[in-house]
Amino acid sequence: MELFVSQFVNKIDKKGRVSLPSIFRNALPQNSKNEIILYKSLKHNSIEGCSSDRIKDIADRINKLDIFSEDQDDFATSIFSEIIPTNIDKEGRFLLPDYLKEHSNISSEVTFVGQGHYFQIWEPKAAIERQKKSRARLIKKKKSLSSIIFPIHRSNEK
Amino acid sequence: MELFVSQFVNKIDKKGRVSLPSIFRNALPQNSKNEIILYKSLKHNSIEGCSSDRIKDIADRINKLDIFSEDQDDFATSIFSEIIPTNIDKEGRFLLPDYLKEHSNISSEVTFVGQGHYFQIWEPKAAIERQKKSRARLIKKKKSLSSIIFPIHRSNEK
DNA sequence: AGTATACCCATTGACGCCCATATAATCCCA
DNA sequence: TGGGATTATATGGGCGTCAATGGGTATACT
Repeated sequence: MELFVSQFVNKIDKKGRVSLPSIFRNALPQNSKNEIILYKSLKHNSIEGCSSDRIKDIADRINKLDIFSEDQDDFATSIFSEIIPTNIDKEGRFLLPDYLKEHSNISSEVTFVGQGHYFQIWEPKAAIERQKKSRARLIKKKKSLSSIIFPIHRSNEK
Repeated sequence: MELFVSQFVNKIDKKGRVSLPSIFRNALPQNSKNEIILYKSLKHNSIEGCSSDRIKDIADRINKLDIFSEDQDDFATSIFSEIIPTNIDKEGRFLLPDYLKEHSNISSEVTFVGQGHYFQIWEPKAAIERQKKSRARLIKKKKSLSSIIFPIHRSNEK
């Protein structure tokens, strides 16, 4: 599957390295399997990551905003100036920069959280908290959810 | 159109493997017969499962939402991080992750319950309880539901 | 030189793949 | 139509491979 899904808890070693989960590595595009982009989440005390292809895609979308608008400026600043391209070594590990760890209160372990076209990196306890809230919100929203899950009944199954 | 129907009780072995019932395997689409998606039920202490095709459809719809919208973030978290892609081996078995077993109070046996386009995995006693209640509710509402129930018929229920 | 990062090798445990067996279902032919 | 033979399904277990992790050493940068 070409999406980032599911969750995994991995350890950070003495050198600051952490393994990107195997199925996340496989979700990266062929041409850039040894590089990911990291940046601070705009909404949470977590780190977000994705392939460089995705950044290009976001760049295109921002470009389509009015070039004189505040939004365009804000997005461009907060996203492009703060992203960190990071190499993945042969064992599938990468270095987590200190200032990103501080931003997310990460010390010795992290939880990788699949988000489809991107993923998040959380301090494990914070990840559980966030997960609980999000599940509760989902149950409340069930109605709008079902329009996503069961839109119109599909006929293309045999 | 292949559906998940009927129910089956199977054992979990020492390695945590359990056989997906044969007719459930046959209900999977040709191109993804060796993978299923598992996730916690939103309504019960049970696990639900489906084909990866079904998840791909849902993913497409989520990804069409505005990339910066709240909904996109909510759905991405609630769905992509909670689903577990699982491989089916040549004997038709898959691994049931520990935390899903805990969620459903499953220990050594499970009951597979066909639900049409998806299926559920229950702790056997809980499955029986649920079925009783569900049937009782149906009988109460029989009149209003009869037009929906009528066209469905199962041939080999025990 | 000293610090940081990449590369290489080793270890451990989990998982996938393969083979074996028992029970159940189906078939086939006298 | 009965009963043995064949096949399918559920289940058990061995073993090789791979993922996650730890650590040593070379290389690079300042």
